[in-house]
Amino acid sequence: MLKLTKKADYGLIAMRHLAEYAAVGTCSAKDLAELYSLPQEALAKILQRLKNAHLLKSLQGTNGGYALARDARDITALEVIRAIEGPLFLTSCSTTRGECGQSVRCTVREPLRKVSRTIEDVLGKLTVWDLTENAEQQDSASELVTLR
Amino acid sequence: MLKLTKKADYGLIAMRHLAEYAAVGTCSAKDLAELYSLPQEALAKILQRLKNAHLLKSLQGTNGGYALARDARDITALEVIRAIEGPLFLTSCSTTRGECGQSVRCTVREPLRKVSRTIEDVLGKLTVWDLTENAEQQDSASELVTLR
DNA sequence: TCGATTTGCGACTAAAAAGGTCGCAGATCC
DNA sequence: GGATCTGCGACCTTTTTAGTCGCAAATCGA
Repeated sequence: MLKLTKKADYGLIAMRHLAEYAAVGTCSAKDLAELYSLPQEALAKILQRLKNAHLLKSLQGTNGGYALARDARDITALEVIRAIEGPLFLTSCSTTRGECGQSVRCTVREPLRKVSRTIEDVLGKLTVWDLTENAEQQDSASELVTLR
Repeated sequence: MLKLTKKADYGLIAMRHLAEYAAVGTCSAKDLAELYSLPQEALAKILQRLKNAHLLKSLQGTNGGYALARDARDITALEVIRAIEGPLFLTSCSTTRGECGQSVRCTVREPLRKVSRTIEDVLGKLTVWDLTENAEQQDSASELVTLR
């Protein structure tokens, strides 16, 4: 029901943490899982997806772990969510190829596409840095968004 | 993954149809199901929820059916979706009572609430009438939305 | 008044998605 | 060499979504 999955939540929490402690160095999946009481194996898989999407870089071996691949202000929530959940559509009839497998005449898909685009705009403007404590005071996320 | 359910899709399709043919009179669940090749029983349940949410009015008996309870320009997509899917949250950890059942420290819920509110704003400004063909030419949905 | 039609509910089943676990190979550091 | 980690893939469980069935009650029309 128009919700992010827990995986996406976990991913965002992890990204936020890595952004906040970027200076410290890498952080292992185990550490992150313990810090936020998340299931370790599940989190590990998410971190790997983020790594494959080039949002994180990894270091194997003892004291290894993950770190942001780029500056936190340069990674958007949309990128994180897409890396974990795949492309997002508002209408459930939409498939990857833009077809409407659902009903022959899905009359609402087009009008809702504008809404979908707005959501992407908003998520695309929200950076991982905006999620950190530093950003919370400043209302950096309050920008005008045009619904095209 | 940030998708509307099929039920919501069905509901919006039905509402759109009823808006377009409001002058004709009521329309039965069976008619709607046949028109758009939707499962009749499933659609019937959705229409009943919309009726209980006072978005539709119903007429029993032969030639009975459903019709919009108010003007199409006065019913928003948000109302329709909420009637069918219940309240919507962006983060999956959010519950009805605003608690975070998920992890003790869900650090991203707050920042994402702004995004959630924006989505509600957009959906709250999109009316059922905007979904109809009449509205499609005019770019009535292109308004400025502020992310508070 | 009878029968066809249609809403109004609830219980139930099936399918799909999400969430989570386990095991093991390969890197790396100490 | 052993302790840590990442890196994958297979697998299972739970939850959500979708869809079906059955029957009662209301209404209309012939």
